Amino acid sequence: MTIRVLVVDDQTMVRAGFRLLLADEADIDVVAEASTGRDAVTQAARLRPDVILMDIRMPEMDGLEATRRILGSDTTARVLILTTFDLDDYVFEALRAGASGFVLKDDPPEQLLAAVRTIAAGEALLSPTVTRRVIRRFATVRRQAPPAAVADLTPREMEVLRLITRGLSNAEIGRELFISDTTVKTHVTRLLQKLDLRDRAQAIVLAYQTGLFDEA
Amino acid sequence: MTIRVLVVDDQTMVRAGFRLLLADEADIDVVAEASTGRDAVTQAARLRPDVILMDIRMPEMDGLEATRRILGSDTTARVLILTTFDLDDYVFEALRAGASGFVLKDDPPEQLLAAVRTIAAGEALLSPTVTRRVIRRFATVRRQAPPAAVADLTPREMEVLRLITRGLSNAEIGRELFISDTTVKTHVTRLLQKLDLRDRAQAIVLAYQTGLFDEA
DNA sequence: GCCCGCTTCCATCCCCCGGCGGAGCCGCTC
DNA sequence: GAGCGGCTCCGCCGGGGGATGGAAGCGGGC
Repeated sequence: MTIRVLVVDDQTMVRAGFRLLLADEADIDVVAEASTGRDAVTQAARLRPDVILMDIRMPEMDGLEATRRILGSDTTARVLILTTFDLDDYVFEALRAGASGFVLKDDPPEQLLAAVRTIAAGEALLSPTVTRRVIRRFATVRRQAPPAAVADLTPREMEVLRLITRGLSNAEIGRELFISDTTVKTHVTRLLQKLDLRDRAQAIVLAYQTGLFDEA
Repeated sequence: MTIRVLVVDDQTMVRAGFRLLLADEADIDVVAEASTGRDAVTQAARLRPDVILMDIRMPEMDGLEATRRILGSDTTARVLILTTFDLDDYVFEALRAGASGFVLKDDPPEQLLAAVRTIAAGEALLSPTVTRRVIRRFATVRRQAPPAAVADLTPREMEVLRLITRGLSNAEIGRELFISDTTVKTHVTRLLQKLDLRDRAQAIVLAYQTGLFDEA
């Protein structure tokens, strides 16, 4: 079982370099190259590779858009982003697009080989500097401000708050919890004054900004 | 320059194992061990290690809480979570706590060594299975459904929507944009019908679930 | 020039939301 | 048993939100 790889980069020399690097590996086979995002999409559909080494900055269609299209279609391919830049925008857009890995071109070659094998196995791998960015995103963006008052909401009030953050009206919440809408209003009123908020809209904002119901 | 390591695990055998594994490495020095989270916090303050290998499940205080306390204090230490379980809750809580890495106990030993050196260098590293979880979090939780209709909101409507997602009332939005509140209502009405939503609450939910205004 | 879309404003209407006061029930603790 | 806190329900009221219809200026495109 060899890993079938498609190399996508607009620079001929870069493609040649990758091909050389991967040529020595018995379990890896470069089946084709593409020089634009558009080309990558068609090649991916035709050859159905296991792993796609994808550059980001390319003419015609960039690597992010190509990744979205490829992964949006019927495929088992996994995309490994391979770029010179580790800018935030690229990283997070790539992950949102569904890429399985993100390696920088100046990472050591072994790193690239390991990444190809890792994502071919269905796992995922990020370059250390990229990993740091991703973690910082979790550590900062998400824990804005744990609103202490949330702690002394009763279980019922928490439940109501959760449904509010789904966009439900009081009547809908009542049907959901098998209680009357007037009761829901009671809970809402109390919950708002406990959290010192004006209306349900602010409650939704608070919940999302502090990641109250992230898990669900 | 040796990397000074603190090993934290409630099982004696596990600690001994790590000590043995790290003993062979010239650039790594295990300076102490701790068997509880509470112990870890005091040892970290006293010895000021570079890297802390932290188990999660421990008596007295778990590794996540210990991590929070250590990183919350005045320290340059970096925490590498090392556990048997890669449950979602653990992973995301650990990253939020500020851990620099997450390695599983059944990962190959080289992985652990690489992780220690990587995070000592200020970078970050996650086990491939953990990386996959994190990425999926980005790929799914964040891009639930790009609401196509958002594209044909006018600039003004986008602006109003942005302020709605801050929890502002129509009157407040009007003051913010120097227009009357009746005009705001017009924009709101149109924006809601374009997005096929009932009220501003649902608009806020949509915006956050699709990450409309992530960046700001 | 004409039309269309965006933006602004107005009046009117209805309904949901949220505040306020009051009530009964349950289960817990003292 | 008395008391308390949580959950349930009711009525009343005011205000904000959202729908509808109408109007006007302004810009760009045909």
